[in-house]
Amino acid sequence: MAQISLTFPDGNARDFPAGVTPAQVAADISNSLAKKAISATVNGAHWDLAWPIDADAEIAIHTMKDDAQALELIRHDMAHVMARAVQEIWPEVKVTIGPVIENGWYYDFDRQDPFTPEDLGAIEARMKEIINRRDPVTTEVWARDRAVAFYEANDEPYKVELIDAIPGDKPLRMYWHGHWQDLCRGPHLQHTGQLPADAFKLMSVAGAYWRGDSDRPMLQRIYGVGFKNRDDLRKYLNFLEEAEKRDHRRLGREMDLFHMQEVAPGQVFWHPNGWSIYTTLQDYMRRKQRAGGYVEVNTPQVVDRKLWEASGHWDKYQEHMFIVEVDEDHAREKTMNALKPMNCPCHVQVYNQGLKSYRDLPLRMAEFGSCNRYEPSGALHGIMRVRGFTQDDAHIFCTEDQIESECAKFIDFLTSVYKDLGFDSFEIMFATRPEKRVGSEESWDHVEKALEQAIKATGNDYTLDPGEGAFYGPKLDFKLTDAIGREWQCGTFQVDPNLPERLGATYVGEDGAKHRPYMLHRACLGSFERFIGILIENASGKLPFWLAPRQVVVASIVSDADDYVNEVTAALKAAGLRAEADTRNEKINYKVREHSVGKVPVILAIGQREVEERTVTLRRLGEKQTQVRPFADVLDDLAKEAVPPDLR
RNA sequence: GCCGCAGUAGCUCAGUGGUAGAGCGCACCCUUGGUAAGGGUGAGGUCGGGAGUUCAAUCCUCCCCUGCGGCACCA
Repeated sequence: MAQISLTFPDGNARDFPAGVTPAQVAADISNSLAKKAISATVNGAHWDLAWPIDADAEIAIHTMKDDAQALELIRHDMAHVMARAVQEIWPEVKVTIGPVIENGWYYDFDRQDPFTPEDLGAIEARMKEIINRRDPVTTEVWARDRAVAFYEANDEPYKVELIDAIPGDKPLRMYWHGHWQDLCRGPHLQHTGQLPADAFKLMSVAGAYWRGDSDRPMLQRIYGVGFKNRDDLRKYLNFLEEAEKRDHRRLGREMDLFHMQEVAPGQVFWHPNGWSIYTTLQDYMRRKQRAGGYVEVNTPQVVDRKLWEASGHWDKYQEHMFIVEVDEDHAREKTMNALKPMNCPCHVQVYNQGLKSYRDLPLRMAEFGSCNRYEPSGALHGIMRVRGFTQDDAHIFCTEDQIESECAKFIDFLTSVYKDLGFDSFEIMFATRPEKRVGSEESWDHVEKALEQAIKATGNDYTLDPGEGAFYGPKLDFKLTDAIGREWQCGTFQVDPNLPERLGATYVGEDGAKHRPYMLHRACLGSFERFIGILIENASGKLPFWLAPRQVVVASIVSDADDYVNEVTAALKAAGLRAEADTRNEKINYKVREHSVGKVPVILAIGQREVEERTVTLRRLGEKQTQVRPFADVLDDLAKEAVPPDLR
């Protein structure tokens, strides 16, 4: 029999007969490893212990200690166990697919009636039973015809469709535990008993389209989370609780920031506290942009459909636009308009006024542009996904040669903004030419290269996102990570030669001839509404001092201190701080609690002693300790602390 | 938009085929209290909207609206 050579992670190599399985290799090394082994990596591929190896290879045997592989196998097999449990309880249910996702898995079923929360309990109980049966897992490679015949006989149409979609040269793996089987590429654990019966939980039921296509049937999806042990599961459930506590909708109410109501779905009613955050952030961005060489403009909300037709948006996005028809008797002209869903066509109109010279480029035109989009009802989510929002939008008109330096400049700009706002790192996604696109290959080559060079010039890494660019040009998306590890795509940078073309933007070059500028769409925050939601959740409501809507509350302990409280408050306000006096007839305990819940960063408590000594007792949010200090000093410190980061 | 769930006082929620209740909040009174809820009294509800069944609907049925969890979407 032919021998093959297997190289282990420590560099040692040994010979085995061709067709040896990782299980046999493990057994050859030690009994205990054979027992503990769960899978292997063979030449970089995650490999089932039972799959034969036919040629020289690098091999690593995994145990439950290898998190990545262990979790992959656990979640994967959990999905199968769940599907088996469902079919054991309801044999008529049809199975479809069930992939591993972050923290767990889901499985989509075709079933007449949706699953209820009570059903989840029954399924969980059955899953535990199945795990305890310790059924061995086996995989078999079947011929395509046999598999199709099998699934047709079992009335599993979705599986037949899946097989049809698998390329002809790929082996079809049939996966069995006990009498239950599923089509699956593997790898798998050796038996279901290797699954931790106390470290998973079925979380929710939801509808999901078959193959993610809204024209196809709606299936019933069950989500589960699974870990190696009970502790990890508990940690994850705690994380979810923590995320819920940070929910901006809840904090928005508790901190009295904004509300939303039925008369304006998807739009924000900003309260004084929330609007304070908004304007503080906007003032900051305005200063940054001025310093960054942008000019600021403002353009109309209601714009004739002719412009949207010219820009191409009418064709593509009409469904998502708020249409405003002026068709009343009193109107002189009957027109059809749309609320602007974006600012770029209007910016081109500003650009097009007067003749532009190459000397005017790059022209960086910014607008805090209020936009309205008729988002599908199901997409709305607090202030994160709304129908009326304001972008920190800008368009840079430039020549092809300027793209690279403008891109690098923007990345630096964005880095500085994110840092000021408390996000130290972000990820760059580089989306390149999609299949359906306009423009010449040479132009794509050049522009993509310019973006890549620009990223490198700023010393950042990027993740390639092939084929995900806009039809008119490549783009960069910037994702920041929040305090509990969630990612948010906020910034964007898109190269667009198309819109200037459609809307007839030109500049006069050195040669005296007219040329077409490029347009770079860019944003840092995305929308103020969404970004403020992110800020709130990132900080758990405890916003940095300069952004906090109420920075200081001055609270009296006894009513004899009221005059001094008012005096202190007035002095704080005069120094530009957002301060409030609280002289209500309540105990200091009560006031401290209320303003702590309201996330006020600093409480100055004033009783008889402070009045006499011209001091204040300072208490910072989240700290139990207080400090008694002369008010003049405190005023000085707080005024410094309130300076926005760009002015320090 | 699709699937499921929900909508009762400002907020969080209980409740019943015979037109409603708690806690917090709010108002007033007592209390002047030293760092996360002092006490008392009181006001406050077209039970999301519309239609139907019924002697009678907040409750049952249907339609709509809005929200929530997903899916799809996100220029």
